Amino acid sequence: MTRQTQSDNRKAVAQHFLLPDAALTLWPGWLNADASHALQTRLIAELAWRQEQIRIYGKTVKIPRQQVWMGESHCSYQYSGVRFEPTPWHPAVQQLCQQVSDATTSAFNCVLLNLYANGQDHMGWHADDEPELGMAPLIASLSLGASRRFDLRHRTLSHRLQLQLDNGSLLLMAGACQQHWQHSLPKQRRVAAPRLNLTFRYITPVC
DNA sequence: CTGTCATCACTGCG
DNA sequence: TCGCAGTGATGACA
Repeated sequence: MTRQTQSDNRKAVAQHFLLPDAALTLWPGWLNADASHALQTRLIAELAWRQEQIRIYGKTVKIPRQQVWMGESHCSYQYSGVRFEPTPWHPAVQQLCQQVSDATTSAFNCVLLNLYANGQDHMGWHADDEPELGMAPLIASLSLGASRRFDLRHRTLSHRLQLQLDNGSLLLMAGACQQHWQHSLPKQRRVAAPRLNLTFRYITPVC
């Protein structure tokens, strides 16, 4: 795996989706299959995965996936009323962050890693619209492992889009995507293998 | 301080 | 197997 190889792949297979209020770019083979699987195995083994608990409709439940929040120390992250401080960079993830930044010519300084152990794990409709991400955040989503569906819907228009996020694919969400669109990772009971997703973000350091 | 608004995942259908 | 409706306490914000 070299950066030149990644660059070649990126130019060869980029798919662009120009939507109302959003621009998506998908590189299905941004990382090759072997590198993706090796990275997934290593990160599953070496990171301190947590299944967070949140309160919803009066009940405390575990979220249906495992997470690690990682990045620069000023990047705190809030989810359903709970604030999380980032763990320091894992070397492999920090290197990946640099490669994603190079490939997209954009700065990223933190990443939410979500581990979906099988098709029962999922994430409901939401947008990455936390105020600390800014007005039109650029979010880069790298998928490792099992292919999963990724659904998008416009908040007010009746537009919907369904993507397949395969092993090694990189999805860039730009423009006002987080403001006007929601996305979800639906349950797929027939999926048996794990999927690891890394969503790189940029949080402006506060003075 | 007070009211309004968005939010999350699970259960029970059809 | 899939997707939808219905379920509320909490925090953000004006």
